[in-house]
Amino acid sequence: MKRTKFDITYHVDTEELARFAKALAHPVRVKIIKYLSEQTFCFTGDLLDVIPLAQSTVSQHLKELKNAGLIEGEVNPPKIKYCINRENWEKAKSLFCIFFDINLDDKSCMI
Amino acid sequence: MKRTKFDITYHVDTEELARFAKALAHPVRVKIIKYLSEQTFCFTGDLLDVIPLAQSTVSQHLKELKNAGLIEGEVNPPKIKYCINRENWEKAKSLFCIFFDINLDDKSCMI
DNA sequence: AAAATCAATCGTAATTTTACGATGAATTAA
DNA sequence: TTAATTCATCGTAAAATTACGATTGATTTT
Repeated sequence: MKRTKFDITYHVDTEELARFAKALAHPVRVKIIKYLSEQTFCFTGDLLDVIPLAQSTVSQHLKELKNAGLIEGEVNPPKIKYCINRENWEKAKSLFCIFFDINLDDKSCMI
Repeated sequence: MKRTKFDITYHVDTEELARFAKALAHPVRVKIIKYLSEQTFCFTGDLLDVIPLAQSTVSQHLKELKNAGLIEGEVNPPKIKYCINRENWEKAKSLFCIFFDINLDDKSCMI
């Protein structure tokens, strides 16, 4: 961003969806989330086995996912146990569903 | 990005989802898509009435959405008519649904 | 033919992102 | 206590993003 004459305001949902999208705007971060969906949790070291980037770089990506609220880390000395933040995950899912015009309620119609 | 020792490869879906997410990683672009969903089509001028940014800036955002394949522009001299690229839209929807573990088939169960 | 309109592109500048190695803090193991 | 580990953070550099005004090219209107 740069010198904007005045601040632009968007709808909360628009801004929030963009924030979630931004968090997912890098393949490494998508991969981390996918990994977490499969493993339910993991330590940074597990990711380093799977992602050929420096530890500091992966840590940076984790930070972004954490800042976006998509994951959370629990201290499990000396490691840190990461997992998906379910509450915000549902929030993101909901926003994307509305955006893509998907009616989640239809699922309640399952036999 | 910067000096990476070697190229990293990701799954096609991972890369594609990240690309779509990146296109939606800015509130203005989310707003444009939302606008297009409601109006089915629009001209750049319509967007300028709604978005308080320079014409060149909006044009840049449109270009990004076009490059990601989410929208398409049809020349309608002297204007350009924009609309959502349905094919890629469905592709994006599908990728996000898989990512969020949403089973679209459940919709076929509607009464 | 000249003027007006529309939208893309260019050039530029500030900011943000991405990546690395090095360092540091906290905890565990020897 | 010392050494090893785990992960965050710092400092840095290259690249990408975001925004603007100005210009250009295409078309339409006068």
